Amino acid sequence: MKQQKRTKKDSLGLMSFTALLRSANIISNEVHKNLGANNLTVSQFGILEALHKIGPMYQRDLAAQILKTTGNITTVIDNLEKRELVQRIREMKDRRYFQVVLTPEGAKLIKKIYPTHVRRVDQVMDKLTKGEQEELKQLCDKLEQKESAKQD
Amino acid sequence: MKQQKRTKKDSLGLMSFTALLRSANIISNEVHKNLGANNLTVSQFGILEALHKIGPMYQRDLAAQILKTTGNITTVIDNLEKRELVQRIREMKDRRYFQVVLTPEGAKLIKKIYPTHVRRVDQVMDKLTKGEQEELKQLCDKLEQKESAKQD
DNA sequence: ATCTTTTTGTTCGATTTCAAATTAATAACA
DNA sequence: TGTTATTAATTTGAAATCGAACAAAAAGAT
Repeated sequence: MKQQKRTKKDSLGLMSFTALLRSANIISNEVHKNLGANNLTVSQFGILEALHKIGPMYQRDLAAQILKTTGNITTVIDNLEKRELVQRIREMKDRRYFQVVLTPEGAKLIKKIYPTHVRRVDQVMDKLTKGEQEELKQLCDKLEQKESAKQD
Repeated sequence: MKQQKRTKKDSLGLMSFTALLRSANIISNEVHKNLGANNLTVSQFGILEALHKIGPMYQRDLAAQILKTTGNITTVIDNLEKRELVQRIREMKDRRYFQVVLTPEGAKLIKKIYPTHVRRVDQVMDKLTKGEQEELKQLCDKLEQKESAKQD
């Protein structure tokens, strides 16, 4: 009963698109699967990472950083604040903004787990050679350009 | 007040990892952003796409296909079944399995929207040349191998 | 100054999602 | 046969997530 479909071959675009999404999904799961040990979600970790590497940020910028909606950032920050890993500080100049900063505990946590995270990432990416990693990065960066920015 | 951090430079692994996840996220949003017009979620679309291209499948295999848990598949199929786009058919040989099949309406819907989807994907991926798309696919495929398959 | 628009963050309702526990069916095997 | 283990799907409870509507603050226009 296995009906042989007239397999219209997938376009190269579709195949590369699918491969991109699949690998990103798989790699992300591999890297993040042990975040639960510290009771962190991927988004929460992303926030801590951004604050760790960039410093205090507005919620708006955090949303752009981890590619989520501002509505989502609100709840993620809420939960991090409940655990006292970050703190909101109202901006005086423009009172619409909150600066989000790491608390000492938050800083301590991310400092503790970040090196392991980086090691895991390197380990996973080492399935590719350095040259291939460089190539992959170039291609992904190029894919990010706005649609209108295409020239041919 | 922008405090200059002693920027320990990111490893190539981390940079390529970040680029991969970012671009996958952005590209996925670009491609899927108009699914709402047909009241479909990304997962629902993924199910319809798989059934369209591969034919009837067990829930277990659908989960593997769209990289979600079987628990999640249950609710996604529930919702598709409510709209009568798919149907569960109990497998006779082994009654633990359900075959999920497209209903005529489901088949009609996916046939209608799939060409547009493919066109969008090709359009988005055309930010890369054919050669680059091929290269990207190769690299992503290579990344998917199980960790144990590494030799060093 | 007052009205309008834009921007930031919050809230709300609905859905997705997961992990863990559970149920049902089958397989393995003594 | 009966017991145990495995597997497929469901349920449950919690959290993430989105889009849309909303409030507060600031900026701009006249």
